[in-house]
Amino acid sequence: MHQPVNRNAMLYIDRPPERHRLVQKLQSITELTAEERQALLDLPMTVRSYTRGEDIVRGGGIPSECCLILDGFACRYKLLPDGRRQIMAFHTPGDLPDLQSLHIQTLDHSVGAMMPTLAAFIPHASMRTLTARFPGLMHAFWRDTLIDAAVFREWLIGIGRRDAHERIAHLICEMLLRFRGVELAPDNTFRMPATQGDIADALGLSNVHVNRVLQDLRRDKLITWGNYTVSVLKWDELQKRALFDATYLHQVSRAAA
Amino acid sequence: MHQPVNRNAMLYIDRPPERHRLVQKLQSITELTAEERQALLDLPMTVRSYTRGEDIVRGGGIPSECCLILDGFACRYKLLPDGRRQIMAFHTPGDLPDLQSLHIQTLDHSVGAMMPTLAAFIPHASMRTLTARFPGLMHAFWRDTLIDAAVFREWLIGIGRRDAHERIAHLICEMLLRFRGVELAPDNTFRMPATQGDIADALGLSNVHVNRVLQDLRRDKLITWGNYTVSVLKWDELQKRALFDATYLHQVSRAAA
DNA sequence: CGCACTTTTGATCGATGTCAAGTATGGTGG
DNA sequence: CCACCATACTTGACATCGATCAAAAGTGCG
Repeated sequence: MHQPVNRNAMLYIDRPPERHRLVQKLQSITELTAEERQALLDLPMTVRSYTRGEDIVRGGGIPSECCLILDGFACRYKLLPDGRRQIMAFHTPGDLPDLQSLHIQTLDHSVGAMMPTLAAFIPHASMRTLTARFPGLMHAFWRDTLIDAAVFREWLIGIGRRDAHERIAHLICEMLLRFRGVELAPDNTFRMPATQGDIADALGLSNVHVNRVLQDLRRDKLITWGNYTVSVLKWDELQKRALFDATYLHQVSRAAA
Repeated sequence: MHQPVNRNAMLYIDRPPERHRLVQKLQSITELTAEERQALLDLPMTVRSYTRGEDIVRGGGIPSECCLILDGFACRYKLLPDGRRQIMAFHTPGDLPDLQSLHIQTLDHSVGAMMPTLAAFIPHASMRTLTARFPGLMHAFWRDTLIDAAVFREWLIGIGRRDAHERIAHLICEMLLRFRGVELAPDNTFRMPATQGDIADALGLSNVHVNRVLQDLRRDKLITWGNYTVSVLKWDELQKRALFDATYLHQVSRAAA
């Protein structure tokens, strides 16, 4: 996350197959017409690949493109001057982590890859043309940024008023539902390519404490967590322990447990 | 904050004088044309007044109006089942705390008054007409929600990775700049109608600890805090202690200290 | 004047951080 | 295919920030 922004490894694919994830993601939070779906698939994009620790977008800059996660796993984070790191969001395929750059000049945080990740870049101009032509998509994007904010608020509650066990359980609940939204959580199992240190930086804890809490959750057979793969074994009890209420995700359809 | 939503005390004013605060607020984050300013002033709104502790908007509902703070002071908060409260934002005159309800059905948190507060309600339909007619205003509103999200992220960092002294100093820095944006902080002094318990719920601390930290800041002559009025005496040093960087507020013009 | 709320103070406790060492684990090059 | 290295995970001992509890002292308001 502290190395120079990706240099080589740049390949130009006009229509990467993972592109449909954007459609899928938007459909998980709103309704789309066939034309809108097609317009999304037709967006011009430049694709680059990143490895763990690389910055996909560097904070402080003035971006001229929006970034779309096609495959892999990314996070938004910010560093304090003395190196403390706060991860503010995890991003799964289909997410547009810096959509805000369309309307806010300087990016106030960075986006980093947490595993080998494929990211597409869409020129702001194309986004503006698209939203001008399809008001439905403009609303979809606006809605997406609003849900983004809702997730931040929920994290705020978590870090501010939940204890370590509740926080970690809550994060697992959230990730499970979000992965389900893009059909990446068959069998209540999903890839969670974050180290315990990453989780700690996301939840305002120390890596050591994250480790201990995870051991508790595993001992109680609520989850499995290993090899960057999480399985939720007892969804109801996990939700209860997390004080989890999915309203804030504002998903239009949510597969039942 | 736990009493029934305001019942009586409802007065219908077509053009309350405080209405210009909305223009002022939007101008602090974007440029407006004369027509856009006029259109904002012409918005139909119903005005109600609230006292400390009353809910202006109740979470869980499906609002059909947007709420605008005309005068006073409000906060957005959410309660955990066991009564723990997290305040997620403070709102000053000119703010639209539930603008998101335009695009997200159910409101996932509440808005409460922290002092006698005047709030105006603008029907969603009017907002939609307005934004359809003035794309510039649509962008202004979108931008506002994005800045909202940026502030949440900054709070996230604060609660997650700053210690109590940094958090409190940071909050004071933020409030000062935001009040300046609507010209409510002459002489680096502003009204902060929050009890120490409120501050604690906003920053993820206990009221006792907030008290002790405030005493430190006063002892060091960085601020004055009393009678719900805050004066910043040593802006530079306060910023330093808070590790404060105003970028995230995305204000277009920021009066110098 | 009294009540409700807030601020302040002191004493104690506990969740979580820090430090340090040891143990997997996976990738790389020889 | 193995040895090695870097990274991540695990464990234990100990430190500390901030929570909790309780009570006193202000403050404002009817």
